[in-house]
Amino acid sequence: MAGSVNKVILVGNLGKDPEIRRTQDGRPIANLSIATSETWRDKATGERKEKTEWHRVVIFNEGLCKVAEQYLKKGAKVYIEGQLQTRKWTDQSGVDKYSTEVVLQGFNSNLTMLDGRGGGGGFGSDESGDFGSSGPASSAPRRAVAAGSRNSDMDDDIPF
Amino acid sequence: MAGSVNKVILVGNLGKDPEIRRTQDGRPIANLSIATSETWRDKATGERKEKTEWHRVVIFNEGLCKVAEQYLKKGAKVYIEGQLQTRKWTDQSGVDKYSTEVVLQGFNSNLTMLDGRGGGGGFGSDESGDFGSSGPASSAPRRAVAAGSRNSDMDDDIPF
Amino acid sequence: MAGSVNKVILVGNLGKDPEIRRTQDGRPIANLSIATSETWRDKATGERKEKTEWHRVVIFNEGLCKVAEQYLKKGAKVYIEGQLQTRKWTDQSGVDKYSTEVVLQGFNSNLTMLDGRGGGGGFGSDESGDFGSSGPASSAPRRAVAAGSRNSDMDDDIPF
Amino acid sequence: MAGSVNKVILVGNLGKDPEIRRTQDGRPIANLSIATSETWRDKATGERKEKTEWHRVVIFNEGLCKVAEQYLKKGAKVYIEGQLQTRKWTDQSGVDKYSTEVVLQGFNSNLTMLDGRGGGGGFGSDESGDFGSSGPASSAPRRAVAAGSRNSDMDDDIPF
DNA sequence: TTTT
DNA sequence: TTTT
Repeated sequence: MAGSVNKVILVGNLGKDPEIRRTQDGRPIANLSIATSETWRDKATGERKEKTEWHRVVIFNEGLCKVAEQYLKKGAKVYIEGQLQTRKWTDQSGVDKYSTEVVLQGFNSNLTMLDGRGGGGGFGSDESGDFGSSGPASSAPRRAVAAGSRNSDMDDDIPF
Repeated sequence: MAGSVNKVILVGNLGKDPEIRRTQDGRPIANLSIATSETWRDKATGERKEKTEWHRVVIFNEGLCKVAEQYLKKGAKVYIEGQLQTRKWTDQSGVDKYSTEVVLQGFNSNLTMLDGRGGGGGFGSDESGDFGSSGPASSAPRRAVAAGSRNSDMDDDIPF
Repeated sequence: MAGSVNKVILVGNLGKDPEIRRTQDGRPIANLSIATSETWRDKATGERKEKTEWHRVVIFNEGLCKVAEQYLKKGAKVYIEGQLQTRKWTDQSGVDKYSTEVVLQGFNSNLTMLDGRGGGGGFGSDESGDFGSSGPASSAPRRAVAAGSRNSDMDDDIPF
Repeated sequence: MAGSVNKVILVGNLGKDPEIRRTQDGRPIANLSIATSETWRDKATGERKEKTEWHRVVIFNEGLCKVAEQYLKKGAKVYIEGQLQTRKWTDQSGVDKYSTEVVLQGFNSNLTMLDGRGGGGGFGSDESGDFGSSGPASSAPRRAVAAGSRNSDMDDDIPF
């Protein structure tokens, strides 16, 4: 189809440690359970309510899998950008099941740690293999963007 | 949970006309089936591939329901902004089922028609009841944002 | 114009405390300076580089202004959703100047605190006046979404 | 800084044909002027108002430059995803100027044509050089995503 | 300078 | 079920 967009943006916390599996040909796949929640005050009763939504996130990107494996833990807060995908499967009793997941794969995916701990950075989808080998294993990787070359006269002082 | 975000952005086409239902107390609910797709060339075989993803969109916002009912048709291209929600239900045979939907409800929802046809505009989530009464039924509504008051010295000829 | 979208999403830190001004008719306006940055490793030299981008954020929404005033401090990490606006003004010497800002106003704006401190929550653009009066001044407000009514059989256990 | 996000999403129309320049080392840079607008009804007077915002978009990504050059024309409707960047420069009379632009560069950039004309597709930021050579110059390119390998049991007839 |  |  011409001109479509399929994008999910989540900021939430991991409900448990990432689960890393491998395909038969050795590529890693990471599964995350991410919670988002909203609270509101019930207009009628005035009582505070909260609703938590759980999102199944699947990472196919190899670089982002490494990040997940090495730096993410239960409770970590992350920014996630991926795509919606619904997958059909059949359970043991032959019943069709559907699972909708947020998939990080290819370009336009993003995984950014929002906790201070570990000096966490951001990881774009083009960084497979960029970290891990590029420094001490214990230091958190940083976003590696092919940045522009026109910032020579930019400085970091707040200009307003 | 403090500080979470749950956002879905879709640009796609309706697979069929919107379906409008009503709750027992008379509030409208619109269901849309929206297709997004991506095409790519298989690196090995060189052949063109396409994968279509179908999204179930549920509109609780009354104003957006009216827009869907009056202006959207099968094939229409729309921009949608909503939230991911997974709903659990039980089928006739007592089996648990889950359905993940993109829900437009409350603030931070958006539905914008991207086809020229009908003079389509954009509709934010605060416009319940704003259109329909504001003009001929046959004219397309427009986005009605509570606009700011500091544009007095703005003119539209920005020099680039 | 039919069918346009103008959206900015930022996750970054405040470079200084929010600045609150008031219009002649008493409405608050909050200005934030938000930094985003990216780091990368220079492909040629291998050295680590960092570039910080500063964003001027202007909040017209009264509720979000209160949040900014009461809960945000220099260094706070926030999620911001607003619109791009370029404003023209004339300096003392009569020279035309342009300032591009991220404006939070009306629907589809969002300000969410991402620091744990204060029990920070999320604040949508429809919450003007919703907090402050709704509880102890010292407790952090929470997102107040007009939530749906179909979650009766949802529970908070991770369902996968 | 750990964990920041800088994202702009626009849907709008080109005010004029793209302008393509080249750097000294031959890399293309495309400049687009994109209009977004919103219309609303003035609450006091009841009259219809419209405000147009113009966005300067700069494309450094070589593949997206080609798309802009070959397929985009004045009036075309596009979906754009990029980053906010403010650039400082000095005019002829030595006055400091700032220009804020939406930059498409590196991963997490996107340019998708939303007009039917030309068979327009979507182009992610990892497609430099992917099209043009892959077919007749007159045929519109398609999105080329490094797609996953787990769709074997996916079929397209999701039941809703 | 677009679009409706 | 859409769209190209």
